[in-house]
Amino acid sequence: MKRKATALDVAKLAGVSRSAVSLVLNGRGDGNVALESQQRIREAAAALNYSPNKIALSLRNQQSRIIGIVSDQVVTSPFDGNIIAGADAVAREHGFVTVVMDTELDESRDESAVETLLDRQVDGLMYVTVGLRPLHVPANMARVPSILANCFDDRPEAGLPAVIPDEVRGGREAAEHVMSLGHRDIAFLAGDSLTPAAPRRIEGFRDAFSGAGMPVTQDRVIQVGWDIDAGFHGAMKLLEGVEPAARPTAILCANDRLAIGVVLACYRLGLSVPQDVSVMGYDDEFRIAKAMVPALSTMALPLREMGAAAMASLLAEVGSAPEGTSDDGGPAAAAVSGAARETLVPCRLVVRESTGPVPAGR
Amino acid sequence: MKRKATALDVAKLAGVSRSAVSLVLNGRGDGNVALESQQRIREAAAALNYSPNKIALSLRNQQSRIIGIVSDQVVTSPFDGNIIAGADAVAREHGFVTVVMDTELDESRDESAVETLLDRQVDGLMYVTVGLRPLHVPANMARVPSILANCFDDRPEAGLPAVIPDEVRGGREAAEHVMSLGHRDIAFLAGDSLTPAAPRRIEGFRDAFSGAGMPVTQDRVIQVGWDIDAGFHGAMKLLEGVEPAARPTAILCANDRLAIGVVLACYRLGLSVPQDVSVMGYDDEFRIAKAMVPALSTMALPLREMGAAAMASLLAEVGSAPEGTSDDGGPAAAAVSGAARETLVPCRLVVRESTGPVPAGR
DNA sequence: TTGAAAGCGTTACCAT
DNA sequence: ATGGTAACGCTTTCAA
Repeated sequence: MKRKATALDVAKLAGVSRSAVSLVLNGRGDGNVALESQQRIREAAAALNYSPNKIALSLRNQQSRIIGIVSDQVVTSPFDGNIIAGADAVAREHGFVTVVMDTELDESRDESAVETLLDRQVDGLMYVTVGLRPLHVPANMARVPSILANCFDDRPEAGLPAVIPDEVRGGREAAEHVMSLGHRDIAFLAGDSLTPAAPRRIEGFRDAFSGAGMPVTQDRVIQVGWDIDAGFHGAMKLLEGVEPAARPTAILCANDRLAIGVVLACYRLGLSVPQDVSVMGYDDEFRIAKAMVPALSTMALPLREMGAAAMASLLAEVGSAPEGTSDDGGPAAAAVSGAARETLVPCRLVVRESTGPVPAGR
Repeated sequence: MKRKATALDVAKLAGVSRSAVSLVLNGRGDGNVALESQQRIREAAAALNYSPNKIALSLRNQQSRIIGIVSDQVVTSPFDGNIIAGADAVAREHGFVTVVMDTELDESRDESAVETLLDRQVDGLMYVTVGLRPLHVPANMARVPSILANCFDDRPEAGLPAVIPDEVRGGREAAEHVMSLGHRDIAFLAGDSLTPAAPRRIEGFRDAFSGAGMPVTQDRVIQVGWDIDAGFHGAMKLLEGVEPAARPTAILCANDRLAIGVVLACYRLGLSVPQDVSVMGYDDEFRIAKAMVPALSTMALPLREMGAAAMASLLAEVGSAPEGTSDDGGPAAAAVSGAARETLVPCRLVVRESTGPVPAGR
């Protein structure tokens, strides 16, 4: 296979001009080019395995049908990759391709990543983060239609639309789930406040209590961090050496890794899950939550949906939906708050085996 | 900020011709352009915030200083993202940028992903996979310098260079680590044979036994899968209801998730780790191995190094190292087997708290 | 030392 | 209906 055929090659082979080739191959042949020529052109193109040079196209048309995705660390960290998967799927449906650049959490690379993408004439830009977080959007992002997924810019002037999970609702529904199983003494192991996710989930947790007309047990909410060991030690503090009647009967965790630590602690103390204490995760992490022993009840983050909703909305702004299906504006359940242009996507309760009825007598 | 400045804008502002601008800005000004003009050109460029249009450059030069990375699922899965991080770091050092496309494990998208990248004039291509695996390289990859990271093509005709971890050595050194702690009855929970990683690690495990002049205890090697529950049930089979003297004193796992399951089982059975049984993982998974309770001894996969070595080697083939540091051929420890052009990168033993001396009397 | 012109591969306009 | 030509932004060669 040698150098690729150009439109000129096709034109020569078909015995016509370059313009004719262009017209025909772009569907604007009828009424402009003789039917017989059209036929010859198509044959020639097929014979030469011709496809237009995308670089030349971009230069000419000032657009590329490429959406650039810049991520803080979703490529290189284990988390949230499905946002990109969801975004990519929608882009492909509409005849766009996505191209990803990861800054590995180095904000000084933000601008240059965006610049590189812009240099390549991307038609739109999406910024994706691991974990919900506030962000200072790179200034040059404003040069093309752009959107934020799993992050938001709280400076009023930088009003980029954002698609984020409904964390407070997630926290509330998690609490409501164990409440519906009869639990009243519920603890919440809540990550830290470095990400807004934890405070929002705590807020939902509190909402559930007020909603149930129950007092919010202040000291049952502890912020310990996000990893297995944090969950372990947090649970130990809650359970070790305390008499059964004073133990929380359910422990909600701000992610699945904490839940692993909690289960570890329970087993170490000879406690059964969920017979003695119910444990709930958050995130529904791939091959973690489902594979745990016992399989973790959890609040699934709507990663794919977020990516898909963000891309659908971005593409609508980019305009031109020539190749894809009609876009009717994303998931029906999503709510948009007018001013800030934030789309909240609901989390999904997943009930497995780590939560059960409250122990008798509690 | 309106439309970007072009070379013509700079030329006009400096009162010279486009060619002069090009010459000066590409360092070929001396001896061709009057010093005074050079100065004016540089000032004009700075004033207009000029940078050459990359698309036009690519079209003109038939190259882009972009390396395309196609991944089977490293973006969208939680694993092995550091291969890309390592590759990207090296590329950036040399003035290249990387652009990633993930096929989400859909092999029918391989060709078109490569095609898209090729259309964009990438100067080189890297195929990266999650977990060591054989692969049928997309045919069109051969059109530019290419390399495989964490995968290999075993068809003799498709001789692309590959950078992979030295799994058999990893398996051997893992076994040797616990042997050095006095363990003799060692079990190996070994994933499955869907990936060549497990068989190779098993081979290394066996090598360690022959090396120590010990009989290979056949029934101590069990292939159970890769997830927490598999580790849990595997360990249960090994430990539950068997008298202490008949228990393996160390359990090696083919990944860290299995090790979590094993520890879970130990705790459930009232066994301590590492006092009663030593447990070892594999992979050194980010925020898993280190965060476990106890922190997992493990065999770290050299992900970053693999990505870096692969990129260094690819860039050497692409040629032209104008902007970066000199490349001296990757990690010193890597071994290249001439014919197949496979580079084996050694894993790294990480000793933490889950392995300890063999219990007294065993 | 400088500038004009060709060419990279397209598409779109405008005479023919 | 057709094909020539300009334009996208750049680099490079060649003549002045």
